[in-house]
Amino acid sequence: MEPEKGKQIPEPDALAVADRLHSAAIHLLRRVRTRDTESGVGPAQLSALSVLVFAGPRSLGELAAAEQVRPPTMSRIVAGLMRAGLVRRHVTKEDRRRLRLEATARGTDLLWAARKRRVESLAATLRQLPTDQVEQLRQAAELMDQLSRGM
Amino acid sequence: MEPEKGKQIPEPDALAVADRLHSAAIHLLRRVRTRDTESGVGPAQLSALSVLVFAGPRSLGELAAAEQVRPPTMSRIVAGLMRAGLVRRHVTKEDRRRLRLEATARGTDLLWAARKRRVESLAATLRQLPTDQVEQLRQAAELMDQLSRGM
DNA sequence: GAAAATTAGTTAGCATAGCTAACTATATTG
DNA sequence: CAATATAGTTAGCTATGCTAACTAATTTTC
Repeated sequence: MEPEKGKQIPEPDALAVADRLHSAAIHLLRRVRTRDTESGVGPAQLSALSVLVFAGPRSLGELAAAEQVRPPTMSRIVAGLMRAGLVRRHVTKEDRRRLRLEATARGTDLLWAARKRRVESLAATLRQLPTDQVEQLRQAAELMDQLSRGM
Repeated sequence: MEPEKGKQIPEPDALAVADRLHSAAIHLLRRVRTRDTESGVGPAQLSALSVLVFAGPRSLGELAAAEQVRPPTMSRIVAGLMRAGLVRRHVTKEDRRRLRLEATARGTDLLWAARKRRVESLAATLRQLPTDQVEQLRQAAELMDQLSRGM
C-alpha cells in the first residue's frame, strides 16, 4: 500500500520526463552542431578547451575526469588541440609522469569565438520568445546542470 | 529604470541563456552516455529507432530530417539497425525510389529497454525533486525541442 | 514521347571521438 | 632493490558526422 505523500511524489512520471530531457538535449546539440570546419576543432576538443580556459590548467587525467571520458580518448583530444596550437603542455617538476595542460592565448580567443558562433543561431531563436519563456529556459538550464551532477 | 514589460523584450540576454542551455545539454548527455555495448546499438541508432517507434514508419529522407543528419549518415545508421534486425524496410509502391522504414517488434522491445537503461539514473535523481520542478523541466524539454527546430 | 532535370538513396573516402588492451616511464612500497 | 601502482601513449576496433560522386526512378520540358 502507498504511504502518504510528502513533497517527493514522482507523480509526473520521472522516467518519461528524463526521457524527454534526454531527447531534447540530443536535438538541441544537433541543432547547434556545426562541424566548425573553419577551425578544424570538433565538439570534444572545444569542450575540453573550455575546461582549460574557464577552470584553469589541468593534468590529462583530471581533464579526462572533468570531461567524463577515458584517458586514451583525452590523450587524442589533447593531441589535436596541441597540433592546432590551442593548448600547451609541460611535464611537472614534482611528478615527471604528469602533464600540466593549459590553453594558449590563441586557444582562449578561439574558444570565445567558437562558442559564440555555435550558440548564436539558438540565441536568435530565443530572442523571438516572450521573456517569461526565456526565463523559464534559463532556470531549466541550471536545473539540468545540477541534475547532471546528481544534484 | 525598468520599462514596463511587453512580451518580446530580450531582457535576459539571449546569448547567455543559449550558452547555458548548450552547456547543460552537453553535461546531461555525458551523464547519460553509456556505450550500450551489450546491444551494439549506438546513440544515433537508438535515437533514430525511437523516431520509428514513437512517430511511426518513415522514409529515409524523413528520418534524416527528423534526426537532423544528412542522408548518407542516416543511410548507414539504418544499415546498422537492419543488420541488428531492429528495423525492416521495403520499397513503396507509389514511388520506387522511396523506402518505408519501420521498427520490428524486436526493435521496439530493445528501444524501451535501452532508453530505460540510459535515462534511469537521471530519473532516479528526478524523483528526489519536488513535483513542481519536475514539471518545470518537462515543459522546458518541450520548449527546447521546439527551439531545436527553429520554433 | 524522348531528353533533361530533379529526387531518393547508396557508396566511397575522410575526420572526430568513444572504447579496451597492451605498452612505456616514473613513483611508491615492501 | 624488487614488486606494484600510477600517468600517459599507442594500436586497433566501432560509431557517427561530413562531402562528392554515383545509380535508379520520377517529373518536367520541349
